[in-house]
Amino acid sequence: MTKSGTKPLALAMLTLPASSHCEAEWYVCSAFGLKLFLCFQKTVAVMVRHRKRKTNMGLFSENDMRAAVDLVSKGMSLRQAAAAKNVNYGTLFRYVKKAKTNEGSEIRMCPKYNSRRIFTNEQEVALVSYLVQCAKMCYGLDTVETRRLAFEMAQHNSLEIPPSWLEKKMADVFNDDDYLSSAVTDRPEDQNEMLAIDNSLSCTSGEGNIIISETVVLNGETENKQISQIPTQVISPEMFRGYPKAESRKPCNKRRKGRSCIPTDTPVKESLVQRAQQRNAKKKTKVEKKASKKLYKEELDTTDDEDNSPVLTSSEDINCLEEDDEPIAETREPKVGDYVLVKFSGKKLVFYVGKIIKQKDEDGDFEISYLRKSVKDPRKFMFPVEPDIASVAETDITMVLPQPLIAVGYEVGVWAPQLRWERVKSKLQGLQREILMKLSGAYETVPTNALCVTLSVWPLDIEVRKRATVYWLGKGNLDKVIELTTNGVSTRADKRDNLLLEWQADWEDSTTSRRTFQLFTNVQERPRMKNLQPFQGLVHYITGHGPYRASLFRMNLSETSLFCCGGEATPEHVTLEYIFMEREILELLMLIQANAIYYILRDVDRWSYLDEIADRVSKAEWGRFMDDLKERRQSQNQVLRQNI
DNA sequence: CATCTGGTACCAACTAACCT
DNA sequence: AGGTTAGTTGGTACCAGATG
Repeated sequence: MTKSGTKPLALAMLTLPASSHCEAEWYVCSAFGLKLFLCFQKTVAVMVRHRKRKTNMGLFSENDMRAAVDLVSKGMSLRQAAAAKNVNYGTLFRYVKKAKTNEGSEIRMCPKYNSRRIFTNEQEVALVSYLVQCAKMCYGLDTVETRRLAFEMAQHNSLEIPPSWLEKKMADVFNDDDYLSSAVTDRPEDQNEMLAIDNSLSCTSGEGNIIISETVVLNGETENKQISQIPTQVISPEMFRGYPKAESRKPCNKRRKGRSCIPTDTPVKESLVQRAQQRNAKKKTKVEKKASKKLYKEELDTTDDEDNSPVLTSSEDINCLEEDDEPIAETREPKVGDYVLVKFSGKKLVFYVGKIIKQKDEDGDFEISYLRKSVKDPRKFMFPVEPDIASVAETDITMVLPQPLIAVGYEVGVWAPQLRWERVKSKLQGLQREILMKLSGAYETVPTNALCVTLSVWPLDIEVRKRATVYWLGKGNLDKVIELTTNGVSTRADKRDNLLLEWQADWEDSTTSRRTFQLFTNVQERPRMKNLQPFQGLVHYITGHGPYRASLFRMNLSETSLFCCGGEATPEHVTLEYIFMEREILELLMLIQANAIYYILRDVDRWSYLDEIADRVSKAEWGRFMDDLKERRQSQNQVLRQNI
């Protein structure tokens, strides 16, 4: 089917070019494998587009040819007879020969191009009518569809068709450009008129029966075959195919009926009122939720990243609350105290984390206190300051989450002051150390403070004190704050700096992990170096505690501290010597040293170290050079004296 | 002998179907 | 889309015979 408004290309199935050279007009009609020469008395000005005959072939009248043959049979010469009847004498010769061969029988004396005609005139008219109608309905058929239609028409009318039609399931007749480009305007509009013309063109016999008299000559035998085209019932395309129709409309959106009706019946009215109430209740819940979210956001903006809300670190990997894929549901019945994932299927499927605070009621609804995802740390979920409580149907609970690990709760406010005692502090540090060791793959000999700095993790005792400080600041109890911090903190902004200073002081006072101290002198720097997330090897390198002989030797784990080349097997030495060639070492050394010096020169504290070293080296080297020079001169003088 | 006429063969053109 | 095939027609070359 073509788009509406396009013109079908193959509508003109009959092309009737006029010839005007004789009284009895002959027209050639070509359609569906048909080449018809039709004779009638009246000129019908039906022109085909772009069609220009090259010869007058086949345009002679049967009467003329028959008369000419008669003349020849009576003794006139071929050329004379041909000239007399205005036919080609070569053609005349063939018909004379044919007449002599089939003497006594009636033979055809006109071209027979319709030997393989498929459709009768009525069938063609029906076909054209259908095509024109389709075009008028703005569903004009394209060439391929027209060919399919012709095939279907032949099938439904049980017509004999070429095998190629059967193979391709379509007619194979639209190969002529002129034929295709002929338009509907080239045909008589009135189908009855056209049929009348067609019938008048045909050799008619009897009343309405179309007789095509044909003599077929096969292997010298003469066979007279009279094809009688009895006007049987034509199965037209609209009968087996129907006219094209627009697709049925898609069902419109689920708009509820009766929205604009005026209900007079009480039950209907009541049901509408009830529905409106439900709608309003839903709306209200939504608005409340939005307001709660807004409130929470405002609070987050005004507070530091550590507020006094309890923080839950989910052990599940739920980084994003908005999930397109529904998580796998757990079948366990949720109970009070469980953390659950609640599904909200609005325009977009959204999941919330909540804690069940009340067992389900008779409607099967749980009361849930929702948690919020931390803006600063997406791995954490918090209870908002104003509890976000709502009842949720059991079906909306997607899964029961495992109990979260409570890292630091608000209870720390009570016992945090005890962290001043070294014993309590070391217990906490020991706990943290185990975790950090497993995370980083560091050696057992690594001090905890080195690990904390290397991995940029606050020491747990300071972390706890920090949270407790936030808690008591929130409560406005400054005595507790002073008790928790060394220098005393009055605002939340001070808290972080103050505790960082404490960490820095501890770090400087510590006698262990001096190698790491050289690399990260200022602990305040380390949290800013977010891109530095070392693997195990670099942790070994930074801490100096690794599979290096120098390190192992100190722990009595190796017999020697020397590397295979004789030097001390320090991390620097081993790292550069181990796998690299000499050239690569030089390049790497240059790169590393250049980088290091670049930063040292810009460091207000450390440039003096380099200055001192460089000065000392320069002086020493100058002295050595002068000594060498003196020696060389002395030896030269000796040689000269010996020669003299 | 040149020219005309008749008959025939051959080729090009035409057409639609068929084939690739 | 373009080539091939089969059937047909138109034109012409060629040959043979007739004729002036």
